[in-house]
Amino acid sequence: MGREVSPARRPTIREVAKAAGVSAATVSRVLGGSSAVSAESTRRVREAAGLLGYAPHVAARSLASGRTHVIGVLVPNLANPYFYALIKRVLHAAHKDSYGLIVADSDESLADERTMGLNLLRHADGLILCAPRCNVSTLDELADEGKPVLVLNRSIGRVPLTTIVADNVTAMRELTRHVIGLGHRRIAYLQGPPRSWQGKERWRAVRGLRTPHVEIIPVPGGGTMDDGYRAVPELLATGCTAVLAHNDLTAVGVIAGLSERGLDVPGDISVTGYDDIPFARFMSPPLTTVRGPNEEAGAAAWRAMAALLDGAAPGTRTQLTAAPVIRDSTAPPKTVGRADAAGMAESG
Amino acid sequence: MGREVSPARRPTIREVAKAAGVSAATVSRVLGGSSAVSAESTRRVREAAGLLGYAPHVAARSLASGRTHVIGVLVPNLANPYFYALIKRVLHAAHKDSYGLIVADSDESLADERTMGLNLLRHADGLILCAPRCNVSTLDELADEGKPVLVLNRSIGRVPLTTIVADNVTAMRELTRHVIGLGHRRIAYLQGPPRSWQGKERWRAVRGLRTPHVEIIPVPGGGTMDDGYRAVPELLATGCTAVLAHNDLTAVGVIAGLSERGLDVPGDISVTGYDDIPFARFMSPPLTTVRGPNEEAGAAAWRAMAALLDGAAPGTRTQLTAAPVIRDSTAPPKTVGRADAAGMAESG
DNA sequence: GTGAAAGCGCTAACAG
DNA sequence: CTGTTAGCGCTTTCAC
Repeated sequence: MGREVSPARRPTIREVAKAAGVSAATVSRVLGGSSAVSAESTRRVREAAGLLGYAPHVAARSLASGRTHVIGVLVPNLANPYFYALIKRVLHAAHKDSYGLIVADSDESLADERTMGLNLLRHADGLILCAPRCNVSTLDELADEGKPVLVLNRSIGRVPLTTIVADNVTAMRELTRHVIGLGHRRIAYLQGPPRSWQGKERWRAVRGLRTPHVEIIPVPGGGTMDDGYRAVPELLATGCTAVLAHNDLTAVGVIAGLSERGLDVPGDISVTGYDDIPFARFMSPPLTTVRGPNEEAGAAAWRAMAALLDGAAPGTRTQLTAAPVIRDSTAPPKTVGRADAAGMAESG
Repeated sequence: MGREVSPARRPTIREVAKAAGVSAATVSRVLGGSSAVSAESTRRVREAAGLLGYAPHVAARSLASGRTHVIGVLVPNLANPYFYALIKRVLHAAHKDSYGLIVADSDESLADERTMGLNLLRHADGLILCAPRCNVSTLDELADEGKPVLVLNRSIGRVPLTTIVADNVTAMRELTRHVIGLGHRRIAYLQGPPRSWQGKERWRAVRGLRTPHVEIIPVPGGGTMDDGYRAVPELLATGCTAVLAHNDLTAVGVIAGLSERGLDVPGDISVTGYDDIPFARFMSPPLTTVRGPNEEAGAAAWRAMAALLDGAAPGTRTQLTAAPVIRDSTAPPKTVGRADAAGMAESG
């Protein structure tokens, strides 16, 4: 009803050409936006294409042109809202430039990261790697495919790879100082996934922060809520009054485990996260965490990819800044005088 | 180091053929797994391909074969962990059958749903629509493209579309009965996104549950945490002692808003969600919700898609069941005697 | 069981 | 500014 009869076969560029009274090449030029075509031809091609409901065959187009107009994005774990937040902007930016994005989830597997990366590269004109866990050799194996590769959220030493990273060391330090400023003297640090570069960075930041009379105890963790939840006994065993979790997800797990044991956050123990996932501000207590420049990073990533696609030299490094967001999951420890703690909290 | 020099150009099937001493057609047959090829030829082709690091050119392959070996998946909102959970299984199943999945997020926009669906269909051999918001005419416009289209989590009346849905009406009723059983007599129902079919279904389930002395008041809501948070004043205005939120995300928002006002959940007000996102069991209080058969639905979806791809007739309808998960966000209302409430809660 | 040949639908020189 | 001519790399009849 009112709907056109669907053609058994989709119209080809040649049919459009015939209908418009021009050659296939001209149709291609009009639709591809390339070189100059007379206004009249353009109009007729547009009209004919519209009438026939023509849409270019993507496979044919990429076979002929050598470009797919698609970019691959690989993330370690889409279940983490953080990664979604990170790529959301890229998605929109790419769409605006009429590029498609295909996103894949390596599920924290090193092997899959390689395989999926390689595979994405076969479908796409370029690849954006979010916080890749793989080692450098895999990274340049990917780069050696001859297509633009861009790394988000991890900086690479020697390889001339384009990278975009937030300065997490500074942010993590500020967060730690906030906790120390509240008066905590015995702090547990719940580590991230074993292979996470971000995890190493954050731990480096915390560890480097030598402060008299403050002890920071590392505890093996992971990247998921479950990892945080399971780490609670060990965390408690440290006798800490605050725990710095690798990210928001693990912080959530920690808080859940603590609550289950009747411990109050931040009354009994303070907990911090990292990432500021949407959930962080809605949980109870709202989570003290670090907000990264996700939007800017996404925008920068697309800009860099567009440049690379345009033939720009790789190796650009963009550095952005992140900052703590203090909410209600952190407070002075029970044993410390309020006045003192409050005073220290305000400083810095 | 130890890494092979990357070839400027990727090897073609003809080069593999030459190296193996066979024709391109034979290579194609071996790699495509089709028809019978002698063991010897097979071995030599495999070897040559391995040596040259050959990988088929996907665009050329789909141009020639007419198939892309890719399936499109469209979800209304990837920021909702529920959708990720729903498609995760599909992702794995597809991968196992060496199909690629490209997932797109329509961001709750009807227009984008159409455009993106159409676009996915141009890149893929089939399309899986998760809880599409679009109207039926768009749905069959998509189906009319001549490729398999499958709808997850929404059942369609007249169109002979393959669908897979969970019986949410029953689950929602059970959840509501649980709340009523606890003794609540004035219950607010926080509605879902305007165009959500699931939302309509759930509300239908609740509304149809006529119970003497129980009043259920609908309040406009949405699908995000923010939507839930913003609805709190209106929810409170109803004077309810329990709120049934459209989904977990909105429930989280409601609980956050309630806490901010010093109200305790479930002490002052009980709150339920829907979906059982991973977060639900880790929040405080752990959320009473409904767990859908996500895994089964995902598996069924892939099975159905594989059948469709194989030429099976569309129109299959698969129905699965969902069930409430009672946690700690629901309790008897303050004004009701505990014994009575407990008694009712156990019944049904 | 295997090869030769003919395109799939499009883009990109190259002439005009 | 526009048409003609070649393929892009692969699959797929069709003979042998």
